[in-house]
Amino acid sequence: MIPILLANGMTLTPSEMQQRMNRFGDALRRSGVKLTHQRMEIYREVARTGDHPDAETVYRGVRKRIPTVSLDTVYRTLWLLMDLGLITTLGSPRGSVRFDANMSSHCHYLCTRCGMARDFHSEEFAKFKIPDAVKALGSVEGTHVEFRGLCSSCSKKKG
Amino acid sequence: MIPILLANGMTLTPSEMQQRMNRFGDALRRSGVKLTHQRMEIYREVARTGDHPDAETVYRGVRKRIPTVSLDTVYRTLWLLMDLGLITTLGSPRGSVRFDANMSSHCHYLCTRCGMARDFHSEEFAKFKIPDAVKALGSVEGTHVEFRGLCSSCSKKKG
DNA sequence: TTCTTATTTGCGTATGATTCCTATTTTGCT
DNA sequence: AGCAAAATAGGAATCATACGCAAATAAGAA
Repeated sequence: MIPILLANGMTLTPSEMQQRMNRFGDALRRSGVKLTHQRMEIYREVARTGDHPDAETVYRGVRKRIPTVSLDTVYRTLWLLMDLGLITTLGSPRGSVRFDANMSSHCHYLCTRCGMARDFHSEEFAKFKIPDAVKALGSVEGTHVEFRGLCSSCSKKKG
Repeated sequence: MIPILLANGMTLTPSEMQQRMNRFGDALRRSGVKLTHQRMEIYREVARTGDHPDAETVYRGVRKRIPTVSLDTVYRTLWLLMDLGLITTLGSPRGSVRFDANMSSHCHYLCTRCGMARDFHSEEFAKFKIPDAVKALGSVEGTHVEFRGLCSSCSKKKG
């Protein structure tokens, strides 16, 4: 069992990679979408690194193995994988940047459907200390805690 | 003292609004940039609501008072206000969406200059319970904790 | 107050990210 | 192998954001 040293310093064993690929296959089969060569390589490309690539980077990686793959397919597949719960996004998905004049310590709730946002204060969170592991990486200028889900109004609409 | 009921249910008293405007004036003066009509109205527009508008929304709001304001000025001003520490962004600022295949509970460190990202695990955050106030807003499908700052490599480059 | 000059602004245009359209190709089933 | 539904490639469209420069303006000096 040879551990693979990732760019970000975490190690991913071949068996963990294998597990991810199995989870991928299961999830696609379970949801009834087709298991294409492209989808497999796109997932593999995200799953094998720990450095959180953007769509363009995934595209470049996948092109080495499937030279004719299109950027559009990469995007469509990434959102599909997200819907299936196989990957997440770093920071908020899609849409434009949003601004906040409240500079006191607080958290956000964000509806993934309508974009509704709410501030709230959490004592528990306010007390959190920044882990030393983080300080070793660089300075910390801000901490952002975000809960994502479907707001009750959107839940109703979907029924 | 008449409290203003914000769209998001939080109340902002006129005196709190006054305080924000004072902080705004002080920050601009201290940093030596000019206090223009546009900058004032743009900040006021973000400061007076709790619903985290995007640039376009701020633009529409400001246009009611300064019909000739340009969207470009809104963008330039918002980033300026951010540099001055008067506002933050919800989710990650600028750039493209980035993807993550690690679905186990973890946090992120993100360098605001080069975009370098690192995962790390925090026991403390793993134990974090979702506040009831949040559950009242809707379902929670994911929790995202992100620390932003300058990584040590970028800090060196700036000297 | 008026003058002066470095900043800012507004506009039109450019870029980067993401999505749409649709003819063609593939997958999963028989 | 053959079929129908789903998925793909590729180019064009759209959306968010940034750039360049001439005209306008804030802030300090006179």
